[in-house]
Amino acid sequence: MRSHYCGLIGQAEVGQRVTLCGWADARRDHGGVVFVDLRDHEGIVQIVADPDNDQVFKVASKVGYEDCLRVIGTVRVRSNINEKIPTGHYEVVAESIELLNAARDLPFALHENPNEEMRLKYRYLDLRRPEMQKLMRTRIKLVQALRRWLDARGFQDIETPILTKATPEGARDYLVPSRVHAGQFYALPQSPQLFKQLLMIAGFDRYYQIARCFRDEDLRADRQPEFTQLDMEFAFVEERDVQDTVEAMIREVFREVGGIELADPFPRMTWHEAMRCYGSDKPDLRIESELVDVADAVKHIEFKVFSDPANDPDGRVAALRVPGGADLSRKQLDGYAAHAAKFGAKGLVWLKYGHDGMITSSALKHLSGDEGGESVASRLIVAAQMAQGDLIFIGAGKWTTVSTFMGALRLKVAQDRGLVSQSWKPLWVTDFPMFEYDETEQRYVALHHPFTAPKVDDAEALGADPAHAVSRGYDMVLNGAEIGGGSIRIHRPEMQSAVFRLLGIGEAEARAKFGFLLDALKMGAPPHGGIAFGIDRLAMLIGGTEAIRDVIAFPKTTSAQDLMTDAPSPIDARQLAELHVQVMQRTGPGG
RNA sequence: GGUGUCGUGGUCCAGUUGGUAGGACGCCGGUCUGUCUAACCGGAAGGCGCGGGUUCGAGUCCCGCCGGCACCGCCA
Repeated sequence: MRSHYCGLIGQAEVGQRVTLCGWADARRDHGGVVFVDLRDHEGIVQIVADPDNDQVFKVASKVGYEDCLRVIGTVRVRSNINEKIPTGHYEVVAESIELLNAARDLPFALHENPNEEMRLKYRYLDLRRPEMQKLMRTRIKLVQALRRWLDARGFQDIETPILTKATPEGARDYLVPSRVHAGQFYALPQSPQLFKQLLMIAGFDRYYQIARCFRDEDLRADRQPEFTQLDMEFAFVEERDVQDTVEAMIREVFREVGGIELADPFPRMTWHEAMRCYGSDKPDLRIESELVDVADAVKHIEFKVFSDPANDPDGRVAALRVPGGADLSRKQLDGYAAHAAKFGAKGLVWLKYGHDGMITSSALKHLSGDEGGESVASRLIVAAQMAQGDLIFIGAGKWTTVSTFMGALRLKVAQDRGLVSQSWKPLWVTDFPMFEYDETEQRYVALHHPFTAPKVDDAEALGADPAHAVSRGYDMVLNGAEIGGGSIRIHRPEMQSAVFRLLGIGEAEARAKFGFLLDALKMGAPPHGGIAFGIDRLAMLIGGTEAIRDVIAFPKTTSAQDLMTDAPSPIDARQLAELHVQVMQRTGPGG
């Protein structure tokens, strides 16, 4: 049906008769001569219809945007070159133009920049756009490169069930009712976590899978209800075995797919260090600034907002320096306070060190008091290493809260003031806390997941001080995004039971939900560990886009709907009955 | 669950202190042998997401709902 691709016409084809298929990207009709830009997935080439050929000329004059065409013609060098396209030196003189299928009543033209709603509803048109073709191809290349790397090293690609068992911990499950077992449900996997551990126990040694995962939680710019992980697991390994291997993989794949050079080796930092310096467990190291502890400067002042946390072992008083920030307006400062508030700040103090040496602050009267001949404000200026013209934000309160909102502020300020460098900054974050206390549930929850091994080997020691237990988990972070996370797993049944107990999962529940794992751990389970990478996020980073939707062919909206197919949708009564499912009446307006 | 923001011809947007809708692109018709999302001339096309309310009068103000997007909660 065709001999060449439009976008690949070049010197080699000059003088040749070619047959091209594609879509009409544009028509330029001069009355006497007609140009049609024919586009396929490789690019665009110009078709010329001369009036000498009556048949061709007639068809060409009527070509519309996005008509699907087959063109036969001869390639020649153009008299006036178009530098904007790779094929700009050549054109195809048509001897036949066949309208394979007309395009009518398009909801939008491809170059029109329609809004997201339109793009999602007519995704097949949106995907025709070269930008989308390019992003999707980046993703394809990424997956190919990863597979090639893994296959060459003996990793074994094994599929795991999509219809599986609901888990009590973690995200909300997507459920699938069982027809055969009335009232019972499968769950779609949040990740193949337990299966890959069982594969290690089964002796497969090194496993990987490009696995679809499902989590029924609210969406974000970088989160979809179904997403793809490169899931990996290794037997007989410790942290560095896993980390060094996948670090080399990521470095090579980024070079190959994106032409991106990543540091060798990646810098490493503990979770605590990351929180202290950057207020985040996934610090963006493209931004130079760090949080500075200034508790020492305010320990003895009367201003309790500062002095109380400064003297509390679980408290923190931290400053963020904004170079040249003295020019920030009152309105901008209020904006930053509001931003910090979203992340839990009860208030945000600012202090300006003017170009003229004048100190102004939102809490000046509390900070101007002398102590040993030196004002608190000047001590803050020294502590935060301020220069004239700088500003600092100061946050005070609980250590984790302060770190978090000051970290959020650091990102926001850097983005607003153009302080995010054009660079690639990977790192490992290690030594995560094992547990986190959930106030609403009044119990500990696993920070990573319940199968992550603690650093201590002894279950009793773990139980003695769970709040300070450190895990053998690790995250790979790139430019402020968590691209991969994993851990060394628990491989001894006593430890696994102890962790379940600490999480408030009783003996009976552990048996019912994870009995198969506990049994397997008793049958010679090898030490093992692994990691999973977010394929979508990797594709976003390499592709240079902010929205996960841009790297998924058919994504869902923030309310988890598919605007093209209109899923989810009601199910008829017969189908429901077969599944033993009854739909509850919606309450409230519109119900 | 919450906050913010947007919703106006097919598409993207503008619509001042409330006075009865406007532009660009596209579309339709016409002119034109070298353009680059050709150019030029002419034309058609919406009652402003939906439902209430205030008002003599509502894209413009108020209330509720729906939808897109971003964020908080949530995402082991």
